[in-house]
Amino acid sequence: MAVDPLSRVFSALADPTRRDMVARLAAGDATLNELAAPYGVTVQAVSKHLRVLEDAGLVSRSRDAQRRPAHLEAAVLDLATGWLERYRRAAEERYRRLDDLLARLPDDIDPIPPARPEEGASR
Amino acid sequence: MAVDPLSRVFSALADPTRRDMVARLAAGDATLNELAAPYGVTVQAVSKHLRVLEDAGLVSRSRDAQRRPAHLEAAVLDLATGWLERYRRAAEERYRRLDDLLARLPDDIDPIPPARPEEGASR
DNA sequence: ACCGTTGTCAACCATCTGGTTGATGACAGT
DNA sequence: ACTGTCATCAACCAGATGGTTGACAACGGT
Repeated sequence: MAVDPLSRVFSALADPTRRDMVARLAAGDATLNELAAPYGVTVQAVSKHLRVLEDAGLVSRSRDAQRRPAHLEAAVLDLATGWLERYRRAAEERYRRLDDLLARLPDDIDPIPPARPEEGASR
Repeated sequence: MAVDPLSRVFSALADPTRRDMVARLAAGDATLNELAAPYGVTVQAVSKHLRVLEDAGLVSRSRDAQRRPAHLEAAVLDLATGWLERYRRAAEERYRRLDDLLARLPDDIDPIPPARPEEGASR
């Protein structure tokens, strides 16, 4: 184990059941049994899902007698959003600056080898 | 098989190697061998990663003789960002509206039972 | 016509994952 | 002191995942 935080977050959100749980927690805290109700699986399975979300830092759990209400920690969502935004913006920027199009110059304009100018081997 | 698009995207991004590839593709298209260079794995393994990204719609590949340059499709990143933003905002909104804090009213102000008003026992 | 480069396909392997059943712990009520 | 509810732990299982090796197809250059 000891996986990086970002992987844990993305991995946690890669499951539709887990995403659905997050969606419901966004509307308010909920206990395990409340969360488990809608899905056709055992409460144990949902407990595992909850554990995954917890390990990813997406939910925290408090104590109320034998109940352990789950609470969405929205801050971690920003971690993922931050990553996504960064590269979305980079790609967009690259597109805007037309590097892309320059690399695909129609060859009938100029006989200059349009393929890699000097992309040696490293980088 | 036949997994929903959002799961595929998050799942694809759950691997650090794959995220790194996305990061590099954000800077410009690259071939399989170029992508494989930095990692201590075989080219076949990277090919599989690329396939996963492709299936998630995150990259497209064109044809240039025997080369198949990979190109980042930033639009799909928006799919993920959109989902994240939605629930981050929902949670934030809930927090801002103080529903949260109301639910945790200090008991020394009011003896009204702060716990679930009518959550019987049924269900 | 050959060779080297680029990439894919297939089989195999170890581990992770999402689910199950069954047993058990920790409480609140009565 | 019981009983019922909420939740966790443990063992197990089938299928997905990330990696390997080995063979092979497709193409450009000489």
